[in-house]
Amino acid sequence: MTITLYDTMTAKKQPFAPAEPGKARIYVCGPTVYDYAHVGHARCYVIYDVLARHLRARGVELKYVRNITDVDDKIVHRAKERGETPTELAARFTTHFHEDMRALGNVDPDVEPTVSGHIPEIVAFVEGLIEKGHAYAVDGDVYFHVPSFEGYGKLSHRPVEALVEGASGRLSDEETKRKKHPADFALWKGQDADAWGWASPWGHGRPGWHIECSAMCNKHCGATLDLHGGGLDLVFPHHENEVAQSEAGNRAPLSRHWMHNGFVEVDKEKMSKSLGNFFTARELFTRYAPESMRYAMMTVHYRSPLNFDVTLDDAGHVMGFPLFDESEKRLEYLYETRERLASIDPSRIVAEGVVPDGIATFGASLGTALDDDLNMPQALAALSELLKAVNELVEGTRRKKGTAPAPALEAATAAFDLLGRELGLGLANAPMFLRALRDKRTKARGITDADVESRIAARKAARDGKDFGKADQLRDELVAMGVELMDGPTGTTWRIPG
RNA sequence: GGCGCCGUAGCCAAGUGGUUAGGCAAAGGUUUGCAAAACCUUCAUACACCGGUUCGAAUCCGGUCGGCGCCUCCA
Repeated sequence: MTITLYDTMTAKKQPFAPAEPGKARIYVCGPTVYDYAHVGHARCYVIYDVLARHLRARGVELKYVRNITDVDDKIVHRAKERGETPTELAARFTTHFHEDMRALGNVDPDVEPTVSGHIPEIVAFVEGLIEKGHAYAVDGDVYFHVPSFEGYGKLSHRPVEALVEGASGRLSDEETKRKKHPADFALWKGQDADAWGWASPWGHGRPGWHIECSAMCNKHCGATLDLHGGGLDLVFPHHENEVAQSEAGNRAPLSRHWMHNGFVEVDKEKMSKSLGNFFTARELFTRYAPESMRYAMMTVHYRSPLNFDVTLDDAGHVMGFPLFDESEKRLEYLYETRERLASIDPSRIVAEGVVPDGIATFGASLGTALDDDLNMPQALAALSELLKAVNELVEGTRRKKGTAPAPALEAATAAFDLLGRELGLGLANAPMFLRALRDKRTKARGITDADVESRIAARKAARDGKDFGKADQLRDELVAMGVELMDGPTGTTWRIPG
């Protein structure tokens, strides 16, 4: 097998080739913990979770490192607004971040380094850069000198001159005076003695934005990573600056592979607070199962923008999100299928028989799709084929004298295991998942189980008495309430369609 | 201004030189006391527009129009 991934540095798909075959060390830029994780974070970390799962499924011994940026100006500002210390605020949102990631079904990274836990490493890294002539101190600040690094701009594919042009208009006079070159960026920012910070050879201060990743990559993955990832918006300046710092400091390439995921957009506009089109993951979790969001993230290729529309009522209130509605529906179909598979009458199972294509080929299709630049939409297409085939199998056992071959059922079970392992989907208990979904929908419609069940009982009495007019009238009432009835051999069950 | 991405059937979305992607919605069918679910069929000889290369282009090249992103904090 060869896993091919698009590489930002070379701007083309490349075979993923770790330095040591069979082992990989990947570093993904984590969140700055000053607020709840938003849908963009959810997308990003679901994508890297699938990458991690797939690499492991392919037998790669993986070290997955994802940092937490817990030292940052935004944290300082937000903490001040809230009357908390920056440390408290960061700790709180780190906890919330973990909760959201687990809700999404993401496996924990192997190492989750924090900036606050790596101040000595950061200071040492900056000192090294100064010694090598790539950085200079000015009045308590330290800047990286961009012209001292020849390859600057190679990751984001832009010439230094263009950056100078773009940057010069924004710099304050003070900054211009301090910096030797307009593109130079801060490695260490001096602070007043009473401000949050740490002691350093240049005085009290805090690390600059990019240096923490360079220091933490070094410590946890060595000079050269196998893959570095993050959101598209990190290409410049964050990753470009990391490349400059790390490669200048280590005299070695920072990463063998660069991966960046596309944005989440709302109504075709990049999701951002300033546009007021901002959704946190957990506010959507009140409306949808977190796994529905996970599914939604897989419906689009990871490098493309993921747009979701918001439908509003006349008063401008949010009615729903078609993408998540549809994703939840597909997930419901997945769990219903699992439940049907589990409920096949054992007397209908025969020892011999063919395994239907959709089931037999699932593993290979899934693997091929993910090998090819993590093509998750194609993986979901394979899932659709699997679910259809399983339902067909179940359908067969419900016909007169219908049977299902044991090898096909075993293959289906194995396929679901693989689905869980590779995509992290379908891992919940099916009856519990479906029950939770139904509870959520009855609540949203303002009805109770008792409302439904009393009518079902009345309908049963009417049907037993062959009073089909009355029975149909009761069903019509339920339909008006949003309830669908399913008359089965063992009685009537009900659901609320999404 | 510099760099880059995208435009695929009613909607969402893969594919990217020759062979059914997939989903949602809609319609018909199998099944059912009637339904629902499930399954089957149809919508689908779709690829923004104009040129060019080629035996062959949605796919490669050039241009036009439209949408968007990065260049400043951002996943």
